[in-house]
Amino acid sequence: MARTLDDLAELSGVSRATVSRVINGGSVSEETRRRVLEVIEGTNYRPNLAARSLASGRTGVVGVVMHVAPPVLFEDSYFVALLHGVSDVLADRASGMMLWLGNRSKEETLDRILGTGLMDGVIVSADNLDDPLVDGLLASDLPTVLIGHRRSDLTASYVDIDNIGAADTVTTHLIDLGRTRVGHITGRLGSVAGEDRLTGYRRAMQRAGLEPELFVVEGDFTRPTGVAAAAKLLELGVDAIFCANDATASGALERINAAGLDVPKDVALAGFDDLPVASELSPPLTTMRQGVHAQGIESASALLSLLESPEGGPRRVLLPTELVIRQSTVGGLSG
Amino acid sequence: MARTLDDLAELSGVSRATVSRVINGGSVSEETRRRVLEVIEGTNYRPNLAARSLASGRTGVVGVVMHVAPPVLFEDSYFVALLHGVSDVLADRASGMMLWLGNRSKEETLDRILGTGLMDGVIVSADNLDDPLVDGLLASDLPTVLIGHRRSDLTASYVDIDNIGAADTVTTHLIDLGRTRVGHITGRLGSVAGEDRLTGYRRAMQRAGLEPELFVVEGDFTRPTGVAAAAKLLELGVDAIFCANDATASGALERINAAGLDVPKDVALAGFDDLPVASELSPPLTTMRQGVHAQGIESASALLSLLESPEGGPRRVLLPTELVIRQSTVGGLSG
DNA sequence: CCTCCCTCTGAGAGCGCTCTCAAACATACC
DNA sequence: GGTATGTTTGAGAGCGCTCTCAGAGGGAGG
Repeated sequence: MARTLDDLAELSGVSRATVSRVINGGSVSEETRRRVLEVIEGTNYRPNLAARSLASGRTGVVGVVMHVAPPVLFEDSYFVALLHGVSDVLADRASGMMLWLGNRSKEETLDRILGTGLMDGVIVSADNLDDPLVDGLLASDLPTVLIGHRRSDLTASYVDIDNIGAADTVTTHLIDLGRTRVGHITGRLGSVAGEDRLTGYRRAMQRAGLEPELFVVEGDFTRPTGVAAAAKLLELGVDAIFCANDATASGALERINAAGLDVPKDVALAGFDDLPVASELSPPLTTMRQGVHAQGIESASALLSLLESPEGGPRRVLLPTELVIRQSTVGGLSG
Repeated sequence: MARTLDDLAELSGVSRATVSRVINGGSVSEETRRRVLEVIEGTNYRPNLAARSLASGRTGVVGVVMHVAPPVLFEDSYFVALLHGVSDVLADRASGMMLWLGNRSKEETLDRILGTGLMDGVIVSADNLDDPLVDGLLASDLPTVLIGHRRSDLTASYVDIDNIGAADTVTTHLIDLGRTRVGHITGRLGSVAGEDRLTGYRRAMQRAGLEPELFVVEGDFTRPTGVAAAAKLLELGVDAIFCANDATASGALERINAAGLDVPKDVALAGFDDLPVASELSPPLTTMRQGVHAQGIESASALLSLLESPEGGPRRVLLPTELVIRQSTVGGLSG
């Protein structure tokens, strides 16, 4: 069985360089190519990635960095959806995907990632305003695509949504329903999405002439904080709650039910993400759909395109969002 | 800045071989070691994994294979929990983790995995009775640890639980409550866990003198089949349901509630896994706790130990399970 | 017929590391 | 003092691949 290029070369009576050309698409005469391909066909030759990497500097392996705390990873299928989108693209076009989770400090993770030297580029879920990992990757010479971005990431490649505008839309939807005591359970403050959605909420409240700070309770994107924050908001007597994501909203719903209140009659409830959980709640949750799977796909495509033609400059993609209205805000709807 | 071993060698006035010994723990005099370490300290040298791999055949990279359909990956935080356990161990002891999901056919995935040649070993979630991917990996010379195993995997290393016994215990718990019309929503048939839990259910029913086939409805571990299967079981007039996992149970609960029935008064409900969702349901779900995170940890440890000393023979770990009784079967409990 | 150019191919130099081998030196024993 | 034994080190041969360079061969143009 042929194990190396030299084996193949010998079997097909050409030089190693020619076999390499056949495999990597160099200029080879039609006849030679056919003969070599025939030999390759009959054997289960697989190029050695390490050797290829050492010689060419490329491996076809892409890194995916999701440096989040375990509970967040669990509560929120957001990351699974993202991962899935990314891997859909990579499965077709790259040789592999290395995953980096939040098991170690960001500094250590950064060190490992850069130290491995086995990845052609990385995709990073960049959720933090202040993030040494993202800063380190952007400062390195490793091609990087961010999912989400800070306003300071001017020269970076990224895939993102308009969090401020989307949060404004959700809040406005609640206000348009006639609610005047609209609460907001924030995402993790310090995260871009959390802060921006809060900004969007405030903008909508102010535009409507409502007090924007009265009904804001801090959360962190997890379900438990949804429960706790909802309790506080109910004490304040809100008639609507906009949660920074669906996981939080599911916690809030539980608390509202426990208080014997009706959604949406007593309290209208809206989330953000439109993950599967949103339509599974009862009543089904009004939420802002962001195509998480699409974000995964786009970010992977952006990275591959960046790797193919670095001279193209940074890739920047802003994906659309869509308000999905369900019974948690508009009770009369079916479905 | 030192980039290669030769750079370090020159800076510290020894040979490349000696620097390599210092880094990889060969025998070096105390003085030389100190001098070399000092030089390394002052530089941000990182060994090139590709080169190391080419020369030694080892990379420190481990593969994690979870070849499941996207909906399953979403519905079930099982895989996230598993992944988390695995990565906890690998983060400390290996350089990286390559993730292989179910984007392509098992045959193609197998080919990629073996072809990459960049992994020292793999951990595979082996849920299928008939699985060419698992068969292929076991037949290859790539060190492999299974999570879950078939009875035919005699010489393989694996981490697993006693599905039959655990399912028997859950079913017996329901019977002991005085229920006689105990239904079972199976997991995916064709999966080891699905089949084994069905076997355990049957065993318990038979032992209690109950008809074991009357109330069995096929599911596939996803929430939607839980809803549908529960509908059928309710028509058959069951007074208890054992679901093959928690995701299915959450679907069943929804359907039971929709029918205006009370859990546990009218129908006692039990699941399997004890994922976060189990305690979040109302009423909280009685379920069989299998330490998924622990399975991840154990499988990663087993693989690393296998890599360190292959002569030790296959590693086999059977983890304990624990029946967690909550209000979905015993209404009077608190919590 | 000679030159120029284009296409196809092979030789060979690395990529950065590990690991074997043997040399150099130090220590212990008879 | 001579031999045996042990410890520390350096030289150098690869690992399997890519890629540059130059040579061989053939066709076109003068």
